[in-house]
Amino acid sequence: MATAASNPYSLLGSGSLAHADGAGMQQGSPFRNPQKLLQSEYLQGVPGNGHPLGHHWVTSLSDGGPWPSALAGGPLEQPDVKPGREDLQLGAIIHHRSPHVSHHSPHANHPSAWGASPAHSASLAPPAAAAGQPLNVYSQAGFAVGGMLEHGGLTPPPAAAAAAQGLHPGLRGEGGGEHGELGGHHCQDHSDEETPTSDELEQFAKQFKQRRIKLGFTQADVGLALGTLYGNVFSQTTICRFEALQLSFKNMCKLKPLLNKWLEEADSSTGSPTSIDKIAAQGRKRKKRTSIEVSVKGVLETHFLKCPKPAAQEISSLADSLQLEKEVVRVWFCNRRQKEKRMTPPGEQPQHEVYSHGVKTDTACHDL
DNA sequence: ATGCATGAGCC
DNA sequence: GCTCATGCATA
Repeated sequence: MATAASNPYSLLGSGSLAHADGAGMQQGSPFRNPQKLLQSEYLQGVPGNGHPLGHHWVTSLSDGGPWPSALAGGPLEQPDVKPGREDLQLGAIIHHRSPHVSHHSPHANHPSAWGASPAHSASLAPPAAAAGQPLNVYSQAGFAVGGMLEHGGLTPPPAAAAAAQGLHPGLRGEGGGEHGELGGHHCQDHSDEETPTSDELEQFAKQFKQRRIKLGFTQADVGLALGTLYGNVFSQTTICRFEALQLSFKNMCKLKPLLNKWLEEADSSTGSPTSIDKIAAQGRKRKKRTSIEVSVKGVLETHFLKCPKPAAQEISSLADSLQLEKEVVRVWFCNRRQKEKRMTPPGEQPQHEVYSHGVKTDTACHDL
């Protein structure tokens, strides 16, 4: 925390443009072969001889896409099969769909079976989330919420009314039935407990997003409202990821009740103008975001495929050859792994054709 | 919407 | 140092 750049970056993100939602509906992800595309894209970006040099800022090339979905290798054997929280959180919940799956394994392999189980077998649902941690003990020490207004933070913007009416149904298609079989006659009395199934979460997330938009709230608004309602502030990012199911199962389970309550509040308080409250930003000094070139990313990606968990030494040498800080490289790998774990590629694996078995590329990285 | 970053908890 | 939850900053 010593390397803080003296950048007086103040709060700018509180603007929360109301149209952000409409613009954000472009998550249509084309079916792309991870491996193939990855290779070609990156290899093109990389200087032929493989030099990490080359300072062309082409960040807009393929920044947001090529997932290496390492699942292609089948059940990756996790080198660190520790009985920690990892397997606890998701392991037990997943695949209750395949009868062949050996779900009796104490530690499941990977939480990849995220949205791959449209089946409705809630009988399995273990108290994974319950065992994790209480839901309300999240106290962000840095957040000085101006004083949680007890009247709730629900204040629909003036545009809400208009937006609510002029909403075009189903930009992506699947969101069409908003008030249909979703929450109509569903026994949702257990909205505060009981580990939901991934399917339920998926439905809820979808429903939530639609209602939110209809009510004219942005993701950021919701995040703030949660803070005023329950003391847990969340960012636009988190709300976004929730809606996109880009969180871990456990995390989704934790957020669902909160968002559900917000939905109820927002729903009932339509027309009840309350004071809007903005939370002052925090003076948090952050390291300036490092922009990694595509070519460099390609190298990292390649290494990641070979070894998702490089040793410290390897990270060092890698960082050295790439002319990056070691910390940056380390974090990159961490984030990469994390991304691997939350599999929710938009429109993905409805019925997994399944990858070929067992060729785990390797579990042990070659030492230098 | 997402990439890089921070920090808490764990080993 | 890793995982995991989370978010600032940015494409």
